[in-house]
Amino acid sequence: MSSKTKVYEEVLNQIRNFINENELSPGDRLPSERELSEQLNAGRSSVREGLRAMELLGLIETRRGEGTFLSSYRPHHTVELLSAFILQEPKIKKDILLAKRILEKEATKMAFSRVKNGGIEELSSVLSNGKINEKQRHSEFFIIIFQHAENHLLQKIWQLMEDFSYTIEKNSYNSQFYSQLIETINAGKYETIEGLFDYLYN
Amino acid sequence: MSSKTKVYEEVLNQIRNFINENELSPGDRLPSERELSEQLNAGRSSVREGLRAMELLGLIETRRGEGTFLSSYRPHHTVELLSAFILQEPKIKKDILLAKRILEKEATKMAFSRVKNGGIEELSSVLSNGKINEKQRHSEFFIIIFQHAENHLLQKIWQLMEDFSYTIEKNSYNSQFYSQLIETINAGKYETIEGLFDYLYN
DNA sequence: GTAGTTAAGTGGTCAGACCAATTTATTTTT
DNA sequence: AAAAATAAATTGGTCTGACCACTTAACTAC
Repeated sequence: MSSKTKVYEEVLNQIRNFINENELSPGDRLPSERELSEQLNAGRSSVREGLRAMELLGLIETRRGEGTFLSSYRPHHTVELLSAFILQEPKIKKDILLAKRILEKEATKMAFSRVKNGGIEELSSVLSNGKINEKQRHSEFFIIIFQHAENHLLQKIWQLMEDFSYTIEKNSYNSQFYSQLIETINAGKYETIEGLFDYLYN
Repeated sequence: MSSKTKVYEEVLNQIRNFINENELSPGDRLPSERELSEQLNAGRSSVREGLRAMELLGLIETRRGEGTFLSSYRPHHTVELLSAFILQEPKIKKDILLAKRILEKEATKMAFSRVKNGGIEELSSVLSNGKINEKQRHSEFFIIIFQHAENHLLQKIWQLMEDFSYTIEKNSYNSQFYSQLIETINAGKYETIEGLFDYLYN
C-alpha cells in the first residue's frame, strides 16, 4: 500500500481529520488509544508514537485513566527541548531574530489604527511594571500589540519565535524603544514606526 | 524514583545529554534503538516514542537498515506541522493573505541590496514567460526574491502560506505591480517599496 | 441517602516476535 | 588476486499481548 509514509504519520493525519470532521475544540476528548488503533488499522504502539509527538508539541494532553484531550496550543513544552538542540546553529538564530522583528514591526503597524485609549494605558503599565524582567516586558508588550493587530496567525508564528529566542538569546533592547513606540502610536505618527524598528530596536 | 515524568521524556533528556557529551553534530549517528533501550533501561517502544517525537520536530532522521542520524534543525518542519492545526480557525484566510503580503514585502526589502545584475534579469524573464499562469508567475517571482533575501526561515513560512492561498483563494494581482517592483529595485529606490505593496498589490 | 467496594476503561510501559531495508562478512566465480 | 554473488548480522518499522497505575462509574452494604 502506501509504502513510504510511516504509520505514525498517517495516524497524525487521521487524527487531524477526525478533529476537523467532528469539529473538536480544546478540551474535547479524543478516542482512546485502543479505539484509534482499531479504527485506523494500526498497532497501538504506532498510534502512541503519533500521540506522543503531538503531546510533545503541546497539541494534546493526556491524563492517565481519563483519556487524551485536545489542548490549546502551548509551544513551551516544545521550545525548551528544541532550544537545547538548536543552540549550535548561528544562522538559524539570526533568521529567527530577524523574522521576529519583522513580525513585531508589522503587527505594530496593523495595531496602529485599532488601538483604543485603553490600549495605550495597557502598554504603558507593562513598561512601568517593576516586577518583571526585560524579557518578560518585551513579551507582554508585544502580546498586547498583537492582540490589537487582530491577526491570529501572525501572532502564533511570532509566539513560536518569541519562545525560541526567549531561551536562546540575551535580548537586550534599547529601553527607549518601547516608550517611543507608545508615543508614536499615541501621536498618530504612522510613518515613524518603520524607522523606529530599523534604528532603535536592539 | 516515583517520578511523574514519562519515560519517553526522560529518553529525550538522555539522548540530548548523549549528544552533548559526545559532541555529536548533524550527520552523526545515534545508537540503535535496541542499544538505547538497554542503556537507558527502557522498553524499545518507549525509546521509539521519544525518537519519533524528535523526528517529527526535524531533529533526527531515520533510515531503515542504517540507523538514526542527527539532522540540522529546520524550523519549518515545526511550522508546517503546527499550521495544519492552527489554520483551522475561522477568519484565517484573510490572515494568511495579509501575512503573506507582509512577508513578501519584507523579503523584497531584504533582497533589495543583495540583488545582483543577474537577479533583475531573472525576475524580468519570469514576467515575460508566457507559458505560466498568473499564480505561477507570482510564486516564481517571489521565490527568486526570497532567494536573494537569504532568510530560509521566512521563505519556508511564506511558501507554506503561498501553498495554502494557492488552493483557497483566487489571487488576482495588479499586473503593473511586478514590473514596477523590478523597476524600483533596479533604480535603487528603497523607500518606494513600502508604498508599492500598500497601494498596488492586490 | 451515604460510604465503601468493585469493575471497567484508559494511559504507561515492557517484552517478544516478525518484516523490510541496508550493511557487513563470507563464499563463490572469474 | 579481484570481482561478483550470496549469506549473515544489524537496524528501523510494526504488531500483539501482557501487566501496571490511575480514574470513573456502577454497584453494594449500611
